[in-house]
Amino acid sequence: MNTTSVDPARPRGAGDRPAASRAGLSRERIVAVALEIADAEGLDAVSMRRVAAMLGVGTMTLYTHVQDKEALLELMLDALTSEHLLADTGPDWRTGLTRIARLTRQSLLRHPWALALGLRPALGPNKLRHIEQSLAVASGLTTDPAAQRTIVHAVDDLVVGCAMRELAARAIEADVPRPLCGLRRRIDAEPTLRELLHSGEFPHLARMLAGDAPFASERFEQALTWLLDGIERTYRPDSPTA
Amino acid sequence: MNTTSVDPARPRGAGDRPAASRAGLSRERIVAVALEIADAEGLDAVSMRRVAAMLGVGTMTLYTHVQDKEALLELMLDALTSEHLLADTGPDWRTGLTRIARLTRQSLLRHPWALALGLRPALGPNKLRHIEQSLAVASGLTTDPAAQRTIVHAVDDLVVGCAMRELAARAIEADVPRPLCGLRRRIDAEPTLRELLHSGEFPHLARMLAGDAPFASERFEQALTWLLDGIERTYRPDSPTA
DNA sequence: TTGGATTCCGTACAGCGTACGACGTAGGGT
DNA sequence: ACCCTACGTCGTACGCTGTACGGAATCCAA
Repeated sequence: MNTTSVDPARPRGAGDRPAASRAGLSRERIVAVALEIADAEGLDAVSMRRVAAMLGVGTMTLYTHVQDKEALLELMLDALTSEHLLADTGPDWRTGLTRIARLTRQSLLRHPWALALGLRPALGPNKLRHIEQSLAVASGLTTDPAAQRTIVHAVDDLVVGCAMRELAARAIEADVPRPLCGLRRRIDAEPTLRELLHSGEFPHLARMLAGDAPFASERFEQALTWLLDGIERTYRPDSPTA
Repeated sequence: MNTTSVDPARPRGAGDRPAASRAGLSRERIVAVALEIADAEGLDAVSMRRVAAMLGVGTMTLYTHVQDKEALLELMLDALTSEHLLADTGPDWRTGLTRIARLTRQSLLRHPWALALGLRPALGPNKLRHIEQSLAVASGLTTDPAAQRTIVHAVDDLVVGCAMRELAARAIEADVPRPLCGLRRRIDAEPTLRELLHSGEFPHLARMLAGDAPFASERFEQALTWLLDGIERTYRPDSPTA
């Protein structure tokens, strides 16, 4: 045996102080805890001190395993992206793209912090796998790699845009129980806006707010259908649906 | 004279010292300076201290005109949204939606900070005007307000998603001079990813990276065309293009 | 056993948003 | 002409952030 295994019941390594958690501090455990915090309390709650404390470890220890906070955030994003991977993409390209889009949307809605730090490239193994899977599905429609890319990115972009609006709406507690009454509620709450709305400058908006609104998920499905219809018309001009 | 102006060479006071700027401090001037900083140096450079200093004013003075930093950010967003308003939406719905989409995209690309703080609702007068204008254009296609909303949001969402990807790519200096070689460059730079790519697990991705990629703007135009085609097929089933 | 590399982490610093309270001045009532 | 209230201004201070630095503890190979 070695010196470390000599002492009994040891959960940890270097010294052995803090909590119960140590054992092997690794990049994975750090990312896992960060994800936990982000999911539970939002992105702002994820601080290096907080993550370290939750691991029973000194703050600066994290920097042995992760270069930056920025690096940690990118690792979190790639970990999330693993959720975007589908076990079965179905029989054809349209089914496949639809499933991927739905799955991605669900994932983004479940983890709002992902889009909050959305501008960064965040290129990791899982992102690569996600792109590969999408391209594979699109290859059922065209063999041109550039066209595959255009298709895949278009779908992805729509998903991201929809999810973003939905999360913004959710931030003002819309969509429950009446779809997107949040917009109306927000306008009613702010006297300036309410006045503006009733100024007669906004006839279409007023009419829209007067009626019920479609749920966000319905709007998403409709938009996705439209986009896929357009794609289909380009690559399958004589298809029955197109 | 007043007591404060008595002593010479004074850098400040309640009275009127600091730089050249005071005169009338107003919400508008604060927002204008914040926009200037954000455009020039990015969102992180926008701090209350910085804005105040640039106005020759004490930091806390800003809080007389703006409730929060959050409120300031929302005011910035609405100010930006004024750029999304079109003077002439053109003769028909398709032209109108296309112009609005292009204009919005250009604006978002010019001011990357906007999407960086994208999750917040940011409902201001200009946002209202933007929605109204889009709805008005869509009313040339259908009189159903709910359908107008679905259409308008779908287009907007696509624009936002595209802009986001484009800005992320720009962050790793892609798209110049070869389109999206940034992805390839990024993968080449990171040994882990390069190894992964050549592992044979990513045939489609590898093939895609081998060829040239379409420019982001081409992908945007294509995706927009697809989406509009799909919309047209729903509401103008017997149109010549559909 | 020893020596070097690796891991851990206490301290310190600069920057952030903003609560609090003091201060100078302007305008209106007397 | 007086005061007095209200308001715009902003210095100071607090708690938070990310992280540079350097020392201590530990591990592994020789």
